[in-house]
Order: sequence, then structure tokens, then C-alpha cells
Amino acid sequence: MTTRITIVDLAEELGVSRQTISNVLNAPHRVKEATRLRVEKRIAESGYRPNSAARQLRNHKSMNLGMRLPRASDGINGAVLDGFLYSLTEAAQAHGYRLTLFCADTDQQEMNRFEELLSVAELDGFVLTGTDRDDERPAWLAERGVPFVAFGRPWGTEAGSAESAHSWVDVDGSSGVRDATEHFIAQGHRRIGFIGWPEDSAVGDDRRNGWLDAMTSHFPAEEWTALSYLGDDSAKVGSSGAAELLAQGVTALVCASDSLALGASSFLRQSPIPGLASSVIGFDNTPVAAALGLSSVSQPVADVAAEVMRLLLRQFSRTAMEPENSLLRPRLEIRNFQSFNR
Amino acid sequence: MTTRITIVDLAEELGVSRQTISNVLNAPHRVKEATRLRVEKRIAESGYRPNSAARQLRNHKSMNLGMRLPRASDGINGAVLDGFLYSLTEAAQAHGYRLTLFCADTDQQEMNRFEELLSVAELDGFVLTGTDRDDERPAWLAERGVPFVAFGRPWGTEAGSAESAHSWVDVDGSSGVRDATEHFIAQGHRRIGFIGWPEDSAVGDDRRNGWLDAMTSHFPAEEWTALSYLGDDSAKVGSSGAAELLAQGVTALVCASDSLALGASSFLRQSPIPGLASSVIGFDNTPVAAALGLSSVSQPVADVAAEVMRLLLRQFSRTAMEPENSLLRPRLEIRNFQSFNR
DNA sequence: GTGAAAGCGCTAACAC
DNA sequence: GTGTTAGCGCTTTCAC
Repeated sequence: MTTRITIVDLAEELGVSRQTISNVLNAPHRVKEATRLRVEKRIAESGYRPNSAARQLRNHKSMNLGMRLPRASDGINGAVLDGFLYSLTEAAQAHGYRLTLFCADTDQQEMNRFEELLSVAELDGFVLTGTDRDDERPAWLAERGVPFVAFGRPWGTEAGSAESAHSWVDVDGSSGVRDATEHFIAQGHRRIGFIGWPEDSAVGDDRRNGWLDAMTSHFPAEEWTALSYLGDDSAKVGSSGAAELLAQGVTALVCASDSLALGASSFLRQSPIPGLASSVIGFDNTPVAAALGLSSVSQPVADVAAEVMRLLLRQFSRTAMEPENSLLRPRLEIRNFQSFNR
Repeated sequence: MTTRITIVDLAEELGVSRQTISNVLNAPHRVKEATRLRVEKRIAESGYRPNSAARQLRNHKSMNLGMRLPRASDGINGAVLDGFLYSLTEAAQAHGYRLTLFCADTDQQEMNRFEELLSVAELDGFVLTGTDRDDERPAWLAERGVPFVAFGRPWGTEAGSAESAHSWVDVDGSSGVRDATEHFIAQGHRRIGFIGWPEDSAVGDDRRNGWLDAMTSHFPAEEWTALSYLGDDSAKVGSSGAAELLAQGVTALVCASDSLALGASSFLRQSPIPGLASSVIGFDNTPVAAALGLSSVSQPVADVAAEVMRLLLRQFSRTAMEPENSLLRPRLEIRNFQSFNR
């Protein structure tokens, strides 16, 4: 590194005081235009950059956002967070913020890290992911007045109260699954099955509701209520589910994840009925789905990230305003399954 | 946030000077033990944390590392970087460092970001990923004396020179593919095919060499030299490759990636020969491989991350020492393909 | 509109 | 061993 250029160097070179330089940077309107232009020109030429540590010491603003990096999951999912992370980094960068990552094994540990990062590094805000029922993190942050936005709805407590009124952005999984189901209905399918997660999963229930909604509004209940298969998020469960539901006569399958869809389509491909394997729609539009030509419900992660950033900036600028929420609609990505196998 | 505790508060409370507190933190040996213990006790009780901005302003050390987040790739891969990122964050955290992410579309842009992050945020070092031939980044950093470690070997320039002698950590892809090939050889296979990437890819060539090595040392060349199929990194290419090589009588396939392996195994599953689909080994041990019960060569990302961190710390502590490198051996993860389809 | 003074929290250098 | 002095680079008063 060459020697550091400071505001003083510029001031001396230009024969003005250092405050003038500072003003050009932070309150341009207070500076006479001629002076301002002269200073700005010199700043650009010299490649001067204000030092963030000095600024932070003065302002208690670090221009730094924090996010816990979830442990790489076993499942195929996590690809969503991948894309989200990239978009979030990009969005933060576009607004002059940096993104600091950290690890934690539990929510409690995450809160410990919050405290540390707040006092040590003075992070300006946090992004929460993987919110679930009885999540203590929103309240922890809210109590301390720390700006944050969650990617994921507050799912309330077991008791059903939704005391945590904070800013969040989420993707409407229910609507995505409904779209997928109705896509099949439009194609003439009647016996459409659903493979999803056990009932204690908030996200899983939400997705399942999309299937319930669509089916309820098109067909009499007795025709389809049994056509649902729940299990953990694995290709194996997808395969088992496909086998069982196929025996019940389903002609199409909507799945709560690409892992499940992968297993299901893999099973169906071996079945004698032609074209059946293409009657599977997954969720999250992961790289596997793309690789296999599997249709999937795609989360608009870039939009989510941009929205998260917007809500954070909102909290930074004003004081004491209402939390705001966004429920973004996913997009159905229909692929031609045939194209893959030559 | 409650009001910030500073070193001055502690000094007043304890009736010592602020410098003594600082010494306890930074040069404990200079402080009388009784004083030290008293100070340490108070620090722990009060939850005091030294402010990093103030430290940074003084020391020009930010305790912050930078890494470019590669855009989520289309392929199934990128899962490796996922695991690496997590492990790196963890390793950095364990040593009191934070990890700052940033985006860039090109290497040139990445260097621009280096410059910015260096002058604005005074990052202490960088982690480079995705190194390839004619990579300008190592030289850029080295010229400026910025500590960095690359995940990925320097592949030299087209001319073949390897002027960039910097610290790096990499996984021996060649050895991984050799192990995979020899695994098949040990099982009695003779006609073992390889599906990989075009010849202009450094990583791809390396992996292909593993297959070449193993085959060369076991079988006469005329038997197998034709059993190689190269194309871009997609399941489709894997499928096409499997078709073509199967026609040439291969009984097992080693692939340069899980994407290729996915396509290959998917094709083979439809072939009449039973068990053939389980004679495929991929590379990177991505979640898809796990989901499908596909064998794969697994990169020891946690070890890589720990090693990267070690080499960075080494550069931080001493001055002007030799670069150091590590070539880590991947591990062959053999799975029972059958188990998946019930 | 511009300049001077003060201080954010911490630590290297030096005195005691 | 411990305290004092000075200053990292910047910005917010407050004079001028």
C-alpha cells in the first residue's frame, strides 16, 4: 500500500480547511459551488477515500450489515439462501454497505454474536433468516432498538400470538404451490398429489395450504384429500411418496421441495406410463431442477434481497416508524423434462 | 443499546489509568498480576468489549478479511464454495476475525473492490477463489503487499511461467479422480470411461489427468484412450457421454463433476444392464449426490478453510516469509446407489 | 460559506 | 509497573 491520503492532505493541496472537504462529502449544499467542484475534482483525481474507521468512531455507524450464515444443509435446498446471499451482498454494496458473515449453531448463540458484533463492530443492522415458530431473535433485537429485517414471516408462538411486529420479507409459498397445482388443473389433471413435510413445519404447512386451496376450489374433497404424503425432506421420501400416491391413481405431483421432486420424478421415470415423470413440480428452483429439466416454483431471491435492503435503509433513515412487510410471489418455472434425455 | 462502556469507565471504577486496562488487554505481561486479575475480573463482569473502530484507527488493523462471493452458478457445483464459505467464516471467527463479502463480475472489478476495501475498510487480507490461467489478482495483491491466500493453485500463464509465488491451498483433483478410477479397477472393471470438461479448463485437465494416470499404469493405451468424452458442465453432457461411452463398452464411468455424474447415472438407469447406474462416480460430493446415493469425490472444505486461515495468520504475524502451499487430498465417498430406490 | 476547536475510543511512546 | 501525552482520520458544534 502506498501512503494513505487523508482529508488533511487534500485540504492543504487545495488551500482550504479540512472541514470544507468534509462538508463537500457530507453536506455539499453548505459549500459554494465553485469550491465544491474544485474539491470534488481533486478527490476524484487523487483517489481519496474516507476512512471508515474514523467515520465510525465519530458517527457510530459502521456501514456494515450482519447475517448469520446457516450451516450448509444436507438437502438440496440451501441453494435458495445461496442466491439470496449473493443478491443481498450486491444490494448492500450498491448502497455503500458491507456485509459481515458470522456463524452460530443455535439461535441463542446467534444472539450472543449479535451482542458481540454490536459492541465490537457496531454493525448497523442484521438480516435474519430461517425464522420459525417461537423465534426469540426478533424480540431480542427489537428490545435493543437494533434495525433488522427478516427473510421469513414471523410464524407466531405455539399459542398463536404474533407479538413481534417487525419488518420482514417473505415469499408466498402457498401461492406458489397453488399456481403449480392450478397449472396441472389447467392441463386437465384431476388427481393431483402433494408430497411435503411433516405438520410441525411452518413453511411446510404454508406450502401444503397452496395445494389444499387449489384442490378445494376445484374438486369435491372426497376425491383428493387422501392424496397427500408427508415426510422429511429427502429424495427417498419423494420416491416413496410417488410410489404410494401413484398407487392411488395420481397423474401429477406437486412437491414442497426439489429434493422431494427429484425423488418423485426419478421414481416416475421408471414407471411404465410415459410422460409421467414430467408431471412433477418442485419448489425452490434449485440447480438440480435446472440440470434435470424439472419444473419448479422459483423464489425471487434478488427481489427479496432488494426489498430487505430497502426496509433496512428505511429503518436507518427515519426514526420510529411502523414496520413494513412484503410477501413476494414466486414464479412458476415450467421446463420441458423431455429435452434432457436427448 | 445501553450506553457504551469504554476503557475510561473501567479505569475510573478501578482507580487505575486507562493505559493499564489497555495493557491488560494487549500486553498482559507488563501488568502486575494482582492488578491484572482485578482488571480482568471487572472486564468480564461488565461485559466490556474493545471498540474495533477505535482500535483500527490506531493500529490500521481491522480484523476483517475479504472474499468475493462468486455468483451462484447454474451448475450443481458451487455447493463446494458453500461449504467452504461456512468453514472459512467459522475459522475466521475462531481467530477473532470477521469475514466481509463482496461481489464482482470480473477479475478487474474484483481488483477495484480490493482497492476500495483496502482504503476504506482497511481489510487485513483476502481469500481468492476460482483462480485460473492468467489470473492477475495474485500479482495485484502481491505488488501492494496485501496478505492473501488462494483456494486454488496458480495455474501459470499460457506461456507456462509461474511467476506468482504466493500462498495457496488446493485440493488434489487428479488424485481424487485417480482414487475413483482405481476403485473401479479394484472391483474388476477394465473399460472405465471418463466424462469431463473441454481441454481449456485447468481444473478439468487436472481431474482428467487422474484418470489418465490410473489407466496408464494398469492397462495398455489402445484399450482405453478413446473412452473419454468432454463437454460443458451439464447433466445433458453427462447423459450424452454415458450413451456414447456405453456404446464403446465401458462398464464404469468417472466424471469430473456431479452434474455430469447425475446425467450419466440418469441415463444408465434406463439402460437394460442392471447395476450399471451405480458404476458412476462424480466429483464434489454435492447435496445432489447425497440425495441420489451417488458416489462422489469429496473436497475437504473444512480442512481447506482451516489451512487458508492458518496461512493468512502466518502472513499477519511474521514479516517477509516464504509463501507456503498445501495440496489436500480429497476423499472418495462411496454410496450404495441401490438404497435410494426403495 | 468557511475556519477553529474538540473529541469519538483506543494504544504507542515515553516518563515516572 | 503504572500514568501521562499525543494522535490515528474524521465530523459536529460553534465562531467568524
